[in-house]
Amino acid sequence: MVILQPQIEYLYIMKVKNSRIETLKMLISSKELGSQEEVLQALQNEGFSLTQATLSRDLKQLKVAKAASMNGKYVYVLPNETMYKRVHKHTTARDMLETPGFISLNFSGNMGVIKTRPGYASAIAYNIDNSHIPEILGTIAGDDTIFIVIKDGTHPNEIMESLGEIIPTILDE
Amino acid sequence: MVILQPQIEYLYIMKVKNSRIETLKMLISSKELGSQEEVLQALQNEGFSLTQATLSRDLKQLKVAKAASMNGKYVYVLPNETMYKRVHKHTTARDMLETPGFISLNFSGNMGVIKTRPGYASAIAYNIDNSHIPEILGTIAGDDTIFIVIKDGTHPNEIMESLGEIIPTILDE
DNA sequence: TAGGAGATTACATTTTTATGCAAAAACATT
DNA sequence: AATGTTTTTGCATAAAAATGTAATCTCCTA
Repeated sequence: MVILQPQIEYLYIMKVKNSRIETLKMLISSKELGSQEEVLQALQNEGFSLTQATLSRDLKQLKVAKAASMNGKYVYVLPNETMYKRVHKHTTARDMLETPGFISLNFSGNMGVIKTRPGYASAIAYNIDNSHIPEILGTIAGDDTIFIVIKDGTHPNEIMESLGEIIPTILDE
Repeated sequence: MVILQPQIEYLYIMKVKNSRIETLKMLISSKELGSQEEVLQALQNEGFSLTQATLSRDLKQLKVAKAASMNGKYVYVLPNETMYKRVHKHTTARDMLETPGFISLNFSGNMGVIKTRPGYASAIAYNIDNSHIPEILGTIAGDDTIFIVIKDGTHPNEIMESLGEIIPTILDE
């Protein structure tokens, strides 16, 4: 009687793909590959047989990025720091869309500094002024920057909370 | 007789490119743009007029990368900050070798005040903003005066040195 | 102010990358 | 085994991105 071992075939195939992905990561992190054509070549040199289409999908799955390098060429890079930092930023960035123009808020001493997209400063400062937050003595807006003077002895957190009602995205950070 | 003012036109042109690059960074970090076509559209919505070819070169210069995102799309992402700052500082410092109009810089508490010749304040503040000195939270310029808010615990000397790359005349004194 | 060097850009085009679709393969279930 | 489901892939092609070239513009210098 013949006993079939489908799992083994499954593992084999999976291993082909897994190992291709692993090799791909290895190649990308160790060489400077500037196009999918080059990556494909490198993979084929390692004994894999695939087309550019499949490679493109592999790269998408791995979230590999293509970026310009210093020597004027392009290189594929693993989603190490680059990627994850971006991903993180994007969550905030996506939310940021809800409050157009707002970029950042920082405190130093008795002052707060809001950075905005160009041209948005006065609109946002206007909203802050009209909110009549008692801890805020006043604001001045340039084109993309707002200075806020806060009361002596006020903790930034209090201001943050109050401002959160005007600029919801502040609280996400 | 018509009097030409080439310098002003030059500054204008420069500003167009600089401001386009700045806007580009802003757009990329605040929105999820998945193709140059989309980025182009966003830039054009901001009032810039350019083609995909120019955008491609801008992106290359900025070392912006295109990476796959979690939702199965592609997004453009800025390079990591350290790398970016290095590149940026070099260009800025070189571009701004001569910064006319600067008069004085003084510190008080967490604030710095730059006096300039009439009309120069916003140009210098613009350069300061674009240098992305981390200790500077923000600036606001009037006509001949710039207010600078610096991070808590920062020594004026650190700021002086950083600013020296943007406004060399500071160090002469 | 004429001429040249260096930047910047658009146009046209090539090169590169992504994907719709169908086929094949791998499993799962009965 | 037979049949259905899910993955994976290649092919062909659409979509997107990069670039050679020439034109234009700014700035510099004699």
